[in-house]
Amino acid sequence: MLLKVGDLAKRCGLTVRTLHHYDSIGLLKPSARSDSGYRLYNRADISRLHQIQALRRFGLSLADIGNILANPGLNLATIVERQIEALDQQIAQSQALRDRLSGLQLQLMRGEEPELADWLTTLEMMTMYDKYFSANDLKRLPLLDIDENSTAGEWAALVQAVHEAMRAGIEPDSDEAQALATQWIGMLERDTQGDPRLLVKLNAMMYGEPTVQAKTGVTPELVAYIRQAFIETKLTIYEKYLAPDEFSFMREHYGQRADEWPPLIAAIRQHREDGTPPNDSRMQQLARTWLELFRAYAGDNPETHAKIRAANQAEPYLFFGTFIDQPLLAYVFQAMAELRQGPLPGSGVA
Amino acid sequence: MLLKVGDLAKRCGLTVRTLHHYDSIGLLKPSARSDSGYRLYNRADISRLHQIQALRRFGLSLADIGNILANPGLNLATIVERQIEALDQQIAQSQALRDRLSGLQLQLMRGEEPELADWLTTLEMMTMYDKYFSANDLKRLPLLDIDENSTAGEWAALVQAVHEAMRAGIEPDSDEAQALATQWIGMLERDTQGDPRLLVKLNAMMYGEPTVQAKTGVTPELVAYIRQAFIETKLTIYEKYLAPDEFSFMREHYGQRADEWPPLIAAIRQHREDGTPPNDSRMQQLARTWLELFRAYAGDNPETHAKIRAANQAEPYLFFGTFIDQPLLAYVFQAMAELRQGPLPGSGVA
DNA sequence: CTTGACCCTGACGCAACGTCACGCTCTATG
DNA sequence: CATAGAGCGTGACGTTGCGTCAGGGTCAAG
Repeated sequence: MLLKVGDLAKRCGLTVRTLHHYDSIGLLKPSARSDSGYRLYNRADISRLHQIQALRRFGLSLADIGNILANPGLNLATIVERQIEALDQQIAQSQALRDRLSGLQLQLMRGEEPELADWLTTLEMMTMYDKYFSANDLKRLPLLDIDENSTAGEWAALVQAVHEAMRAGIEPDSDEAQALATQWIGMLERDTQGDPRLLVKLNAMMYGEPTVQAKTGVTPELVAYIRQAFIETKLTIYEKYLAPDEFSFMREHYGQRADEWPPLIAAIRQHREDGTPPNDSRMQQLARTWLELFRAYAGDNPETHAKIRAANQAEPYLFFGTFIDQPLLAYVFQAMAELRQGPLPGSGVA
Repeated sequence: MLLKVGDLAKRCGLTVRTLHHYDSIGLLKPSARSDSGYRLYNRADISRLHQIQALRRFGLSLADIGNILANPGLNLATIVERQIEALDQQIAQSQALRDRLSGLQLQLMRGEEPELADWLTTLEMMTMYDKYFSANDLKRLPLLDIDENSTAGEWAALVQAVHEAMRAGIEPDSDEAQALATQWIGMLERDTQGDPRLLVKLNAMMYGEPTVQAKTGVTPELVAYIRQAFIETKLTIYEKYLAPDEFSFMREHYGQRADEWPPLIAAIRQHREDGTPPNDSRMQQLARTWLELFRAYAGDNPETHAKIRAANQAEPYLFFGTFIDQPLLAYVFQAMAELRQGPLPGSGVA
């Protein structure tokens, strides 16, 4: 009972081409050929083909099947187990993708189907955010909300306003600029839920992605402008507490190392949440950095430090936008207290 | 701000080759080239690449992405919906496969890890069964159980015994052969749960798959032998109720159209379950077929019919292995009663 | 001037076949 | 017996999304 390719194909529900393929890769070679070169399959061949089909149904590759049939010493249980693992992983992946998509779909249904171009921009931003933020972070960031007249809309309007102020030549130390800066910082603290780590990531993204700068309009110049204006709001307060020479030193240096503060505060917050003890060497190092940054704008005079401490205690606004809260401050002070065992002078913050 | 491929690749977490590929298929062509032929990407290019990455994350093919970016008139909601559908289907498939595999794994763990060769045979049989039986059928068929000393083992032993009887030249009308046949039919009725449809499918498989015949040892000759022996068990009984000439006619014709009964009974059972009314034209046709098959072995004499009816009522064994139960019989009688309005004679069965 | 890091194009490889194209073989029919 | 049509054979290219050489220019630093 010898079958030709077509017959075998029909019987097994395959195509002739498939059998040709199996032949060419050596998976199933017909045990005989007719005089005219026709492939002839006998019962053993058919049986092997059935086995191949059985294994295929388990999602095995032809190569794997070849190996299995080649050395019957292999353990089927292991094979099956591996297949299941692979499948599980694949299913999980697809499921995750599906979730993302239906999340998007939800947003699509809520909105009024804006232009595809807008959507692409949004998608682009979303992937960008994905690069910088964890899934956890993203849940807490309301910046990505599609809804126009919500957070995203607020920011767009504010960015717009700042740009206009800059174009109009309004100085950063003007009241108007300071008001914008205060609003900016307030929204920033609100939308990051006061978490300095999110702030750091946001800064990194803004710094690292010119595309984001272009899309949002938040250029480095704009950031510099806001920062300068915000610094002015603080300096105005400190001026009342310091002697003229002290204040002129501070004005000179206050903003200079300003971008080093957020990463520092973020790191400290992380340690606090992780339960790192204040006398841990890493925390000690961070405390030293803190003091260094402090003295960079406060100078080395303990008397000046005392005045600054007084200001900080009298004026709660001075902590506004610093992402520093009382628990964090207390934690840092503990670390500094440990430090003080050493040769370093006291903290100037409070 | 123009980037070279390597720079862009790094910034976007892709490989240079990927960008080359996108270029070659026209998905992302750098807007400029340096004098030496280096690809130079500007902000617009980078933005487009970001969009591409965003869409890729949704599992779209590069071709699809090209289309979407080409005509912004397309509806994103539709795209997303289609993607979700495709994903759902894929997940369902993988899940089904996973279920099959873990079912197999269960069996593997229960058994004592037999030879791979045995496993391949079993797998082969399983796929074969899959071709003929629905998932629902398979749940009801215990024949596939791997466990050696269960159903499958019983059958193997019985097949073995029948083969030996045949080799030993034992006649089908001998007591020994009849005993084997009775056991055979009993197991058949048990393992198909008395469902004639399963019996029909089983017959089709045995008839259509020489491979199954080879693996199980259930050859057409063996089936014929069993059938003949089983017929003898019935004839022995009928003999007591019939005149010699009636009986010799019956002996002549009783088995001749025996294989037409199971499909008929299966069809009737299906109709009964579907709620087809007995006077439905299809049921009428089946009733006519029934009568035709009956008269094929009973002859046309109403007196003989009456004797057969008497025998059927007196000897319950005559229904053994027929896959006919009382509800089915009653249903057929209803159909025949409708028929009798016409020119045909009455049923002979009861 | 050389060296190493980048860049270019071109081409093959993978997985599992689908889909021609061209030519030979077999079988049934006129 | 000739012929038509179905079936068979062997290439060979296409698909998807790149990875991986190979062979050869370009550029900035030492």
